[in-house]
Amino acid sequence: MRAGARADRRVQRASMADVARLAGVSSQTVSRVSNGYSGVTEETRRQVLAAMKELGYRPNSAARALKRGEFRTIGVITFSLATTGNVRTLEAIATSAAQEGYAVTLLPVAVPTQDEVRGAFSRLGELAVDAVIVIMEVHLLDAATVSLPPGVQVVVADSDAGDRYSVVDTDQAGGTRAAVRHLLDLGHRTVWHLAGPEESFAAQRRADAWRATLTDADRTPPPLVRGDWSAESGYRAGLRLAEEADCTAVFAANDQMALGLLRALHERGRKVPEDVSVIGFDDIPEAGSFLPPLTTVHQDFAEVGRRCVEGVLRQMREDVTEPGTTLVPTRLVLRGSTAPPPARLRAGGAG
Amino acid sequence: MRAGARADRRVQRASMADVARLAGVSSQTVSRVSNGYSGVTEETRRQVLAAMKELGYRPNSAARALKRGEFRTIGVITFSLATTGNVRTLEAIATSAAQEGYAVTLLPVAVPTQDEVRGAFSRLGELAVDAVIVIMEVHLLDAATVSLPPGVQVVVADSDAGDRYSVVDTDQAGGTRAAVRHLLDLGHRTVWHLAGPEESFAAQRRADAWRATLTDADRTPPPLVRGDWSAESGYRAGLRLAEEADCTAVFAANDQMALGLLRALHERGRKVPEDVSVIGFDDIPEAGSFLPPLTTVHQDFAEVGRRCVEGVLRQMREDVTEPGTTLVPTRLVLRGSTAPPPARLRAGGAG
DNA sequence: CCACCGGATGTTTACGTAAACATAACACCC
DNA sequence: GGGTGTTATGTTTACGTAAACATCCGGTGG
Repeated sequence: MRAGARADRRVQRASMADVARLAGVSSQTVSRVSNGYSGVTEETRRQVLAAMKELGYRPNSAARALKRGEFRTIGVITFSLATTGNVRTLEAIATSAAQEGYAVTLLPVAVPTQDEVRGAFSRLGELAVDAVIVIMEVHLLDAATVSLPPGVQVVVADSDAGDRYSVVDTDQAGGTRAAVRHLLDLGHRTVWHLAGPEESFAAQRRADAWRATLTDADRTPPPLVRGDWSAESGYRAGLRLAEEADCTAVFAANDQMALGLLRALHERGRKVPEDVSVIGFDDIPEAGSFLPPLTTVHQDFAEVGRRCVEGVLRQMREDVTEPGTTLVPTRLVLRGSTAPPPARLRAGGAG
Repeated sequence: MRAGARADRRVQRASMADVARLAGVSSQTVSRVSNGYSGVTEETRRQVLAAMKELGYRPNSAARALKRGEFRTIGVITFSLATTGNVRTLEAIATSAAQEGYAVTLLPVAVPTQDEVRGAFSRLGELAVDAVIVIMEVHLLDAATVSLPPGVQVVVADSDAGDRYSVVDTDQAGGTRAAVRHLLDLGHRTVWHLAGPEESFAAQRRADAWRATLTDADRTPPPLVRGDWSAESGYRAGLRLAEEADCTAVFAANDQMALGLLRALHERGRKVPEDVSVIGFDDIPEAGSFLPPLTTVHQDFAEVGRRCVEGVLRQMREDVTEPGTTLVPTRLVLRGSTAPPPARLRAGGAG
């Protein structure tokens, strides 16, 4: 019975041999037509195509992969699709890959522990992929790569380790600098920072750049406030920041936290942007509809995804790893959440 | 040269034969160990495992798929990952599939036209998938399925057509009813509806349920206002609704539009929830951080994804299509955006 | 006129795995 | 003690494709 069911399921697909028989040619000729080789008479080609159509022939990708030694598939390892950035990057990867004739296989990692990541990588070993793109902090990856089947190329998005891997990333430092400078140019004495979680490389990078930009401008960085990317954590941080009388400008490490921040400031009666300026990072589609509309750093996730695919395919073709980091530029989007500080707290004023 | 590079890339992987040779057994015994069959001495098994480890052996999934006639992969067709719902569903699908030992291949459809969808399906034919889950309006799918290779099972999320396909969907009607009733129970005379785009089945369903709930309660449904799911469209709609003096309650078809709506009402000086109550749909993670925190209908996307996988795997095993719709219940999440209407506009009051 | 060329097509083989079948070794029972 | 299972292992074969090699054929040039 069970065997019967399985057999039923296999009744399906016509093979090259079937097509060949119907078209009255050899299966090799069918193969040639199927792969668009030259050296087939137009007449023969037509007959073969007709036979294919009649039988509903589809090449068997398993056999093809076995023969060719490649799957035309890219594996994407990512920890959760909860963050906008990962999702948008993934989407771009899938689109770019499709254009190149590659499929994308998703490898979710439940919890971002080394064990889990290692597990994902080892499953990968027996998975039908030719290359891997990792959207993840690289430190989780370190112990894992050893188990990567040799010959499988890797590109990492959203991480550091450009010394060992090919990395594609948003220009975190550039975006941060633009954001902080914008606030300083408006006359704020300094800028507070609502950072992402410690274990995030992107968060780290943004925090570093924030500090550096202030130092370069001879300003004293206020104590760093930490969130976990969520709006809720932004809200909690905002409640604290609202108590800081001299806090007139906050750079939030992402838009979600900025949203929570806006809510907290509103509840505490601190007007944005009159009393406090807020700037975010990401430019999620909703950012323009916040109260007030959020000034933020736009990330070009599509470009990140595109370059990941491009890089990994190039590495495959040339059979080399290309350590190094590719930076994708950002763009500051000015909306309604930033303004000069109240006159008495302006830079160069009293104090 | 090119051939050389390809050969290099193939140097890699050890095959069963290699392992067998090293372990001093037949390759069939290696196969048995690899697939966890009984009938292998503990002693032999150890030797084989040792040989596998030494050679870094990984089963070749192409050969395995060719032999077994299945890929252990599920294809997911979706139009854009721009909406929270699709993404969350996809994530749940990937997770559930992984638990069942299945991988997930992503098939992005650039633009939701029939041609594009048909293209995706025909690519699917030669793709390494055993079954397909479609997250998409089904009317786009209609002309497409014909080209599905026979034997490939389909489950559709977020659509109708339960008569032809196995469909898993959120209980749109139930969620809507709960939302509208909640507002009526608070004393609102009627509830306005900010609907999603016409071509969306979910939007249609929510609009129908909204109308039906009002009618059942002997209320007159106000004219329907349409958006396109985006916060921006919610804002534009909000500007119009703010002019309607007797509009005290709005049910928005998703949280993003509710966000734009909140902004518009705020700008026009209509206080939420004192003057106008707003309720959303989805319960995106940020909803609790809106101004004010948004009362909304929580969708259990994880459950939708889980049931999609479960359903498609069952269909595969039993080799049957199971038309019908599975509804996943919703939950009303009460936050700060709903309240009784101003006294003069209360139901049962003057008017 | 025949050897040779090159284009169109056919035949053989191998990719790595696992089912089906074959064999070998050993225990058990009457 | 020879038939009869039972268990562990080996051998053969086929999955569908495509590279490599073989063949066939009409045309061309010496």
